[in-house]
Amino acid sequence: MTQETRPLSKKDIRRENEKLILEAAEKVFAEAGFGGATMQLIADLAGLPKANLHYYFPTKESLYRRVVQTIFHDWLKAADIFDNAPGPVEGIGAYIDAKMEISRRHPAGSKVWASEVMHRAPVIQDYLETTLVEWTEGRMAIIQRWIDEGKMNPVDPRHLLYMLWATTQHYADFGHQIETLNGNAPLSDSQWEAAKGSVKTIILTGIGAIPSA
Amino acid sequence: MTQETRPLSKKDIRRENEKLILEAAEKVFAEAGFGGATMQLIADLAGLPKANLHYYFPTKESLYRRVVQTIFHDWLKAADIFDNAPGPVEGIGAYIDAKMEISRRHPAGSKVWASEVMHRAPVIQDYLETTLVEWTEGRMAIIQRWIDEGKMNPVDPRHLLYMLWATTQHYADFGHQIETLNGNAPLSDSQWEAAKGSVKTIILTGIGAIPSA
DNA sequence: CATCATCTTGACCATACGGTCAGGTTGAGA
DNA sequence: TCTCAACCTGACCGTATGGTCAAGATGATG
Repeated sequence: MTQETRPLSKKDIRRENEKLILEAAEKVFAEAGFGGATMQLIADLAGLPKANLHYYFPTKESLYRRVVQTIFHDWLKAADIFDNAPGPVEGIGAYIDAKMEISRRHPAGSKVWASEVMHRAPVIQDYLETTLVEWTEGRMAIIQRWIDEGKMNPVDPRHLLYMLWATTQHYADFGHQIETLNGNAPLSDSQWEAAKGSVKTIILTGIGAIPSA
Repeated sequence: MTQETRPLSKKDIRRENEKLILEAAEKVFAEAGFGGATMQLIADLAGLPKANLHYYFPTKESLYRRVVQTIFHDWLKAADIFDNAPGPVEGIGAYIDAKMEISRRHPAGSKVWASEVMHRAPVIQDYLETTLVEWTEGRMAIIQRWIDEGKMNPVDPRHLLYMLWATTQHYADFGHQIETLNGNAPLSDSQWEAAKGSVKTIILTGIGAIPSA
């Protein structure tokens, strides 16, 4: 009945352990914030001795940095959909879907990101000033094009983007509040669908991309 | 040339010092989170010795609790406007204005609140389950009435409220990101007006309270 | 099989932090 | 003026935390 465990190669060990650590770290950083998180807690959750964490990540900050970078990467990737969409209904609709799905599947990541930005982005400020600025300008141009083509109302693209970020991430960052208001229960499948639908309907109607009911 | 300082009464001293401490604490908790904040930092910012903080607030947690309670109170108060409004344009419009103003004037408070909720509301969970639940149901009823009266589209009142919270608080909680995207400059008066206008236009249009442009 | 780089970990260390306390100062009240 | 409660604070303490290290275990390489 014993599980025959084949010895792992060194590469596999490294990959496996880094993954364990990063997953545990994301959760703990999300729950407790950078200051409240302890290496011991992360180690326990990862099922490794604390000293082993410091073998892979020399300092708490270096571990945190890796977590945040990963999240930032996913954050940007979620918007690929935006690019080749013919108009706002498809582009923004799909973007809302994608970001809502991230909020649902990876709430911890969203929280770490929110925390990082709230604390004035001590570790990813350089990314904000370069990558995020470029990214934002690119999407603003797309939205402006849709406006020029008469596919939506002339709203300020910048504030529309902020609204998209705010509304979608809210379901992760304030998930606890939402659960409490849902009778201390997590949203069901259909409730998530309703949430997505509400956000899409109000925003797409709000920018004149679909007719008002 | 010496400034003649009249001796303060004991009551004044207490009031004055508590105020100093609470203001400093709000800032430090907002910047660093509960775990990252230190009593020494708060003391320095308040201009008092650390031991004096412990005279007024026995523990770090008790100080934090007071900060969060104050914020929760303001949070609820912002929605009085909602109540006697004849319809969504006035009610929701004024609510957006009020919450945007809070985000502008008291970003630290908003951040502390966000942090508290993100960390599963360790100190105000009871308030969420009682006061906030009641409050939310009351506003949902008002929105539903407006819907029944044909003053707006039949959107889900719950998700509309979430959207209002998300969009307005975003300007405080993610203020740093917004500043970075604004060329590392805080929003000017006119930019704040533009932000308010965008949020109101999109949401009020989105719920069919005002016609699409 | 021998050698080596990589991985593992219990024990340890220095520091920083929340909190305490004793002794002193100062406004309030009689 | 005297007494007392409220206020103040430098010095101190126990603990928890991030980080180190040296000695051992384990897979890779030839």
